[in-house]
This record gives sequence, structure tokens and C-alpha cells, in this order.
Amino acid sequence: MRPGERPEIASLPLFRDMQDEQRDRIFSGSFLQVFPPQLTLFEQGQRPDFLHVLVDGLVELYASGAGRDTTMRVVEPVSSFILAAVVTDMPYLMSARTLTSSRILLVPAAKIREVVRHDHAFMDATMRELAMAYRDMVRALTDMKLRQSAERLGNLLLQQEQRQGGTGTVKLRAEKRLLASLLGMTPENLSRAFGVLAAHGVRTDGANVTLADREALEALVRPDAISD
Amino acid sequence: MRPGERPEIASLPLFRDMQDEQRDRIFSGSFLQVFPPQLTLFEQGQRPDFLHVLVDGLVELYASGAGRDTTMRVVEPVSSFILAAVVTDMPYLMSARTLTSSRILLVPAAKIREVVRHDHAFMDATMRELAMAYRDMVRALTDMKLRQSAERLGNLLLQQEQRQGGTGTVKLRAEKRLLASLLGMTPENLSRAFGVLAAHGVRTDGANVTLADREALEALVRPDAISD
DNA sequence: CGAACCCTTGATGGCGATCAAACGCCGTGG
DNA sequence: CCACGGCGTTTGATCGCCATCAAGGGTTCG
Repeated sequence: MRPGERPEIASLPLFRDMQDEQRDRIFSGSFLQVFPPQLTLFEQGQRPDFLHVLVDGLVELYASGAGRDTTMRVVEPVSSFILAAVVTDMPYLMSARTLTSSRILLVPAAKIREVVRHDHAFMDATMRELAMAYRDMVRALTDMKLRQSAERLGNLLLQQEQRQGGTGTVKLRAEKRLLASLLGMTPENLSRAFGVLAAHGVRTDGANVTLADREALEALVRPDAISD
Repeated sequence: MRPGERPEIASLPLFRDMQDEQRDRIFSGSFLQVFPPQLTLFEQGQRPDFLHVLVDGLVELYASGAGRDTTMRVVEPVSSFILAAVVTDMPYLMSARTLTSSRILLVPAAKIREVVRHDHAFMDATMRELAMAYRDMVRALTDMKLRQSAERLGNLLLQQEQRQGGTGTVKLRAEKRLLASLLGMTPENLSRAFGVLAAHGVRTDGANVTLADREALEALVRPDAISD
């Protein structure tokens, strides 16, 4: 582990408040590994072997079915993923692959389940993490059921703009084809959706998007105050 | 509380393994109330005041946005709902209304959060409940993104048939208009979806549905083995 | 420099929403 | 007991969003 990385992982909400001793147990049983781009980390249906913590890089979680794939989440560092499968010890509902070269901390699932049982603060953090993840999924599902594609895109841009500092600029971290899949549409229609938003002050230049007229965009998208 | 009801609630996975003393604390601060049909229990955006446990009746959880509503879940007895909002103490993401006259146990949210902190088994059960709820939402979102409407309906019928005993018969507990909203479509298209499935052995008679040719239906729907 | 690959743009088609109307069920009130 | 009215469901007609198919332009990388 590089200097500064371990404190960064340890300060994640999931690990922050637990006993030092228990945290040491988790980390000592874990190992950090570098994966090349486009590598499948695991596939849906498998039993969970590790809790994954993305330290550096970019990871896609996707689900397959009915002969097609769809992106469920793009994981950015530093954060953990597939916690729910680990604590329940039930098969993954999603597959994972690296998008870029990625450094990932692998924590044996059995160790997580063991430490959860013995460290109250860690269980508390796990519970909260799962509750937040559940709420994220509720938002994603309502978004998919209630909004059409251009609205979903506009909404995502508004949220990303806030998370990236509110400078009126959004930097797309992943390819547009992936963004399309995340939003539940095809690349072609994502392109057209950007075209629709152009009439509402959205300028695109490759991966750089500028929101020139926030008011007009919000009028189109009608963002939900609760979804913040 | 009627005789037999309290044991039924206490034997729920959520409350089953906690200390008797802590369970008493929770129940002593709670009260059971009867609500008429079509009554709004709470609305999205509100701060959670109670954990709800549906003892008898039927409750709809729905979300509003972009000028429309969509059903997120139909709650059947005996089970709790809106646990995630209660433990995080964050605003509801969904609204709730009774569909039929319902008996609901109302547990003060603050008491839940307090007991969670002190009872390890209860926290463990809460964590697991949230993990399962999260997984349910993942399944719902993939279903919505990957399948079209007739497939979603067929899938739901197959699952309901299993949950109702595998007799080849499904009894729809709610109105079809509600089922349509749950599946993310209009009542008109639900009707047409039943029409499509009729060619695959699905006979409907009001709220009674019989699956005459399970193989044909599964061939159409391609159910996912993981989604069981 | 060439070959993928991504993104874009255009043309077409299908799924599902919307609009409209008729049927059946069930309650109320005459 | 029957007539009426309301509501949920069904069926038909039309429209719009989005997927698919197809082709061209731009970028990256070998």
C-alpha cells in the first residue's frame, strides 16, 4: 500500500469508527491488487469472496439478462462495492469489470462477516452504508420509471455539476456509451438527448460539458428536491 | 393488540433475535392503529416519525415526480416498511397509503434508532433486512431496464405463483391498475400484456390467473435463476 | 498510415403512452 | 327490485419516444 492510502481507506465512513484492533484484523487479511483495464473482477451468480474497495481507477457494475447488459453503477475511488452480497453471503446480482487500470483492496468476505459480528461500530457503519445504498437504488428506480431519457440526462448533469464543485462545468469520467447504459438508453439516443439539452443551455465538447443556463435546464428537468 | 398478533410480530426476522427486554421497550412505546382505505399515511419528503409494521390489510408505497406517480411496492402483512428512512433519519423517498382497511403498528423512529444502538442482535437483523431490501431494489431496477412489459408481467406471475404455493394459480391481491403501475406501465398496456401472455398459457378470470403452460411462459420470459 | 472504435446523424420500425369509447361490475337510490 | 351512475377493465386508433439499422466523421493506437 502506498503511503497515504491506508489512512484514506481507514477514514472511509465504513471503516472510520471501528476499533483500531478490528480494523487491523481486516486490513491484515486483505491485499491490494492492480488490475488492467477491461478485466472482469467477478460475475453475477457467484458467491462473494471479497469485499472490494476501489482505491484508484474506475470500475463498472453491470447486470445481464434477457440477452442484454445494463450498467448499474460506476464506482469511483475511494469507495467500497458489493457490500450487500458480502454481508448476506448471497450470490452477486451484478458483475464487475475495470474500466481503467485499477488498484483494488480485496477484503475476504468471511473476515468482513466475522468482524461485523464482533465490532459494534463497524456493524453500525455497515448498516448505514446499506441504508444509503438502498435509498440510492430507490432514486434510480423512480428516475427510470418517471422520467424520459433527456430528463434523466439533464438530471444527472445537474447532480454531477454539484458534486464537482458547482462551477457550471461537468467532466464526464466515463465513455458516453457507458453513460448511456447507466441512464438506460442507447448511445445513439444519448447523443440525441444532448441535442435536446443544447436548446436549454447545455454545451458539449467531448467529455467536457458546460451548463450555460441552469434555470432553463432545471425548468426542463424539474429536479426533485429530495433527490439531493 | 389481538391475541396471537404480538407473537406474530415478535417472530418477524427483524425482531426475532433481539433481547426480550429491548423488544418490550420497543413495543411498549408503540401503538397499534386502524386506518381506513385510501388514507395517506405519510408523504415523501417528510421526516420519518414511525417505523411502520403492517399487521393486517394492504399498503401501497409510491413515488411522485415529473407530475406523475408510480407504485414502488405493495406491502403485505406481516412486514415492516420504510426502515431505511428511519435508521438514517432522512426524509422519506416514498409516500404511503392504505389500499384496504389496515392495522398498523407504529413504532417511534427515535426509539428504533435508540434500541438499534444498544441491542446487537437487533442491529444485525436491521442490517440484514436493509441488505435484502437493497437486493430487491437491484432486481427491480434490472427488471425495468432489461425487460419489456409483457416479460415483466410474466416474470411477476411466475414468482407470485411460487410464493403462493406453486399450484399453477395466482390470485392478484390488488387492482390491475395498481399492478400496472408497479410494473411501470399503464392499465391499458397491462391488459394487452395479459393478451400477449394468453398465447403462452396464461388464462385470466378477474383476479384469478392460471398458468396452464409453465414451460411456454418461461420460454418467453427467460426468468433469471438469480432472481429467486 | 491504416484500422479499429467511438460518437454522431439520418431513416425506419416497434413498443408503449395517450386518447377515446364500450363493456361489466357494483353500489346507491328511487 | 330495478334503474342509474361510477369506476375499473378492456379494446381500438393514433401518436411519440426510443431502439434498431445504416453510414459517415473523428480520434486513438498499433
